[in-house]
Amino acid sequence: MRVTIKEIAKELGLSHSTVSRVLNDRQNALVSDTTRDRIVATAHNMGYRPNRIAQALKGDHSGLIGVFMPEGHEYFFNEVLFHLRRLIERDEHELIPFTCSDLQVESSWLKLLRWDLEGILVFDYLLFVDGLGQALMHHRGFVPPVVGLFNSTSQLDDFVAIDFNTAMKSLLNHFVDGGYHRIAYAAAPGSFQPVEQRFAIYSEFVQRLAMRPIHIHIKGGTTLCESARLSALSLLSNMPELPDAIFCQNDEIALGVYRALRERNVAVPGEVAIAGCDNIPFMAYLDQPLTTLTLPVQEACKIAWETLQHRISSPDQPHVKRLLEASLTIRASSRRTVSD
Amino acid sequence: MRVTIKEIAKELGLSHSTVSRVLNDRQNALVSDTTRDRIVATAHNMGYRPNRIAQALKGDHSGLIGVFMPEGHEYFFNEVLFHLRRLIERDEHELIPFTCSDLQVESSWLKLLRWDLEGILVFDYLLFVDGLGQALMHHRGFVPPVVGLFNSTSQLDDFVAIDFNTAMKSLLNHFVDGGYHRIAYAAAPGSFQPVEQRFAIYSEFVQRLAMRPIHIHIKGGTTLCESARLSALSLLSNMPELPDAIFCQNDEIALGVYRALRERNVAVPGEVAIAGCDNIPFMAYLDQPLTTLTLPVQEACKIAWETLQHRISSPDQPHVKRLLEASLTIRASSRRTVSD
DNA sequence: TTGTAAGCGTTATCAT
DNA sequence: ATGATAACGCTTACAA
Repeated sequence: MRVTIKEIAKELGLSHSTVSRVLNDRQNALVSDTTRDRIVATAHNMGYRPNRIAQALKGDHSGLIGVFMPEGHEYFFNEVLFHLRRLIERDEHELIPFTCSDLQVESSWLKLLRWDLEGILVFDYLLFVDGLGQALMHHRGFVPPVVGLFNSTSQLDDFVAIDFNTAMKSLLNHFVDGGYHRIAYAAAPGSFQPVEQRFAIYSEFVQRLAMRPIHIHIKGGTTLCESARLSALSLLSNMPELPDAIFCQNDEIALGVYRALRERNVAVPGEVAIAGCDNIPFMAYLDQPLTTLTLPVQEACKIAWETLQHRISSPDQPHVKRLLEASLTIRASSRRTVSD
Repeated sequence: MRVTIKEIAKELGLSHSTVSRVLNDRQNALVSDTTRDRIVATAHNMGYRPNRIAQALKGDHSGLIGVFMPEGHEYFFNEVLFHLRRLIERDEHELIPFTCSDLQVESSWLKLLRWDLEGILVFDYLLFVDGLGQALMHHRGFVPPVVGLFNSTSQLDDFVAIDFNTAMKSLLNHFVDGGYHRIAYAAAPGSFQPVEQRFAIYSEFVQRLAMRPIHIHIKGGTTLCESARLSALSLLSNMPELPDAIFCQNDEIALGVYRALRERNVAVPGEVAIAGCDNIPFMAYLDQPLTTLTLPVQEACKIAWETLQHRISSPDQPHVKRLLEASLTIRASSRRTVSD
């Protein structure tokens, strides 16, 4: 069925350990050039391919890195996955993604732990909302090194996350400078909490300037965009006085809100300014390109992987809790001066 | 380090095969209730988790399904991956995605073949462009069952693909009915070939109506959107007479083209109508929501997985070459009557 | 009802 | 320079 080193050995009247030695090509392999050539040739002829599973089982170094992430097709996750994969494969490891729905975080986590992973990268910003994260890490039995990604309040020992402080304040000031004073915060219901940095900054800012906080809860709908659109439409129907600027917790929400406003002929940014977060590529292509907070995704991935590698090779180093700054990307959707 | 059945066995003074029997819970497992309970309890206490790698190595049934797909973060792929994963996990298998860049298809394919996969699903529509596909399948050594996805000219024995015939003709007629007569086809350079069904239909249609074919080659740029935008901008500068309708081979291209037109104050659909393909969710949220060809993605995934399962369990069944019809989703970007 | 032993495909440590 | 053997963790006949 599958060509193994044993078959190659039998074919040549050698032992399978000799074959293994040659094929792994350790430079100190003491094999005569003739046998080496014979082995390489027959391996090629027979279509030999080393069995990754057996290699991983064998031992100390499976070469497998798990990535634990929310299921769903939001663009951001896949962008991150893309970068992580490049980095990890460059270093001769393999990335295996494991997804989990909101409802089955624990069973998905256990599924992941069944693999012989050398290390795990976790998108924990969704997982910690309900305190599940701690539980995850405290399972009995061995858990390989874990590095968190994109949760600045992570309870993991090691994480790389984003500091929105500067960018978020810049954005709010940018709104105010543009003459916007009824600034709303749009997000999924679970996000209106002090642990959510962007929300905390917003709350404090609004309070300091004696503005009234406006919370837009995004819920219902099939996709996040559609949720946002529907929530915004209902807002437009029911709210006596509209906000004149809306910060949306991510670009998908911003897109839905944008669409709702356009459907009701509300000018963007003329009547209402919009900003999103994540800077997913599509958003620059709208009629009014979207102002957004840009995350140093690539750098975050790089540091997370480096951190994980260190933790794997030397488990007792001090914890790494790294924050990278987001930056403000201003586009037309929030510029007062741009004609609509 | 890692808790194994042997340790559980030692702990209880049993043999590891008894432990295995209990933990696998074969219904015909003949074990006394007392030992069973003891084993289950200690397994839980010790934090035992079966080793997926060892299970897969053991034998006949690894439970692993590979998905071979182009790297990059285009939305469509991840939507497909999402559906496939749901289906495959529902049937107690695990999906492992393998990505490949355009330049390293072969080495990526070999990497995939090193895993003990029970079956493989291949996005082959990119791979066959340069005839590499055949080569891939003709490697020496064992290759598990393979089912192709989304390439109607696949050279694989089994595939599930999309028939654009009806939808594409409807779209072209829709353009003509709207009074558009200079219809362009925008795609990556490799796609202007007769094997590309949509292009073939376009070519024939244009010829039949004695219209002049207009080919817009999308190239350069970092992302597909940006390529499209730049290509369209250069077109706008250089072409004496613009097309009045543009079919784009996918929605990302359509978005870039849309943006370019808006930047140059070309009215959509007033002066130029646009349509895309794939119906990725974001496109319904533009100022002028995008007309597009909608693929029955979910159904295609379902049938592909069923086909693969059949092929795995009974390798000698007749080939399955299944075509599913795309449909036309008309939105504002191509409606003549909509005010701009 | 439970234990023994072989085997999956590797790699690595010993002998020879 | 090469071969025999054990080990990774598991499943599964077969033996007791």
